[in-house]
Amino acid sequence: MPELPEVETSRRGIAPHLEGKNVKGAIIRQPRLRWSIPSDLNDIISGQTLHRVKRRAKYLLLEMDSGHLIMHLGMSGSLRILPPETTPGPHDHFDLLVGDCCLRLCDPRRFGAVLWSDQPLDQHPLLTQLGPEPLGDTFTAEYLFGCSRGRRLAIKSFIMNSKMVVGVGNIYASESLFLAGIHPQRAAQRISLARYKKLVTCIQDVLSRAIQQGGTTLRDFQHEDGKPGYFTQELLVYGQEGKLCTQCNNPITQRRIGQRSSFYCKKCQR
DNA sequence: AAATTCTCCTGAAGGC
DNA sequence: TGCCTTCAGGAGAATT
Repeated sequence: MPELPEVETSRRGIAPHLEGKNVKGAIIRQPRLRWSIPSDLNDIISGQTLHRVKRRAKYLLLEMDSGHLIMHLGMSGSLRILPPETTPGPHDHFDLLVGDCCLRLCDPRRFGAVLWSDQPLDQHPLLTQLGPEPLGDTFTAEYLFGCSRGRRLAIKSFIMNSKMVVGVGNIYASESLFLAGIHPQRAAQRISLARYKKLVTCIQDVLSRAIQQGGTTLRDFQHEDGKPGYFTQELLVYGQEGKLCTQCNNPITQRRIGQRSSFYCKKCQR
């Protein structure tokens, strides 16, 4: 389930293979992802130079001469760098041919996206509503505390809302709240500024460490070279129901919050 | 305005 | 062995 660390890991992995290279074309095997891949994409991008591989939230942005290719990994997407002649598997829906290599998108559940934008990115409807980057300067406790006034929803749902802060998905939301000692069901407006300071630090800490470990591999995620991420072994609560809390030895609880399965320690998190 | 529910999709896992 | 049901989830859209 790609969250910010997995997308950033993918970005860092693919960028050296793509930046400054000539775009040879695109192969669409299955256009029906979350939105349809534009059928004229090959004509648009062939011959352009791919200048830079950027990231905003969980979107990968491949900057070319006349616009950007926007890619999203959904929940089961992964990218590989392969020789162009490599035989595609059943879920290899899209190839971008760049220089001498092939950027291949595999996405079994097809919640991902491949789109083209020739407008300035800050005007793109998918990007305009996004909150601050969690590892950027504008993501502060004061900001989050301010947003939370009058909001009664669970803090876990609150920090997973991309209008508040981007890139915090189901795994890292549970992990951050555990590290901060905050119960995931607690109403966002009933958390003090001091506790938001702790939370912001914990979100940044867990995301940074996950990037260092190359992300979390649970099922589908893999690096551009096919290797897994190693943060999986550092997960303290996510998927750990029944196991003992590393802080107090009480069993980890699992329950659904806002349609998402959530993991926490009843004793450590209030 | 805020909060909740629905929707897309496939594979894994559990029940009988 | 096999068929059925349930669950997993990113996030925009629709609904309450």
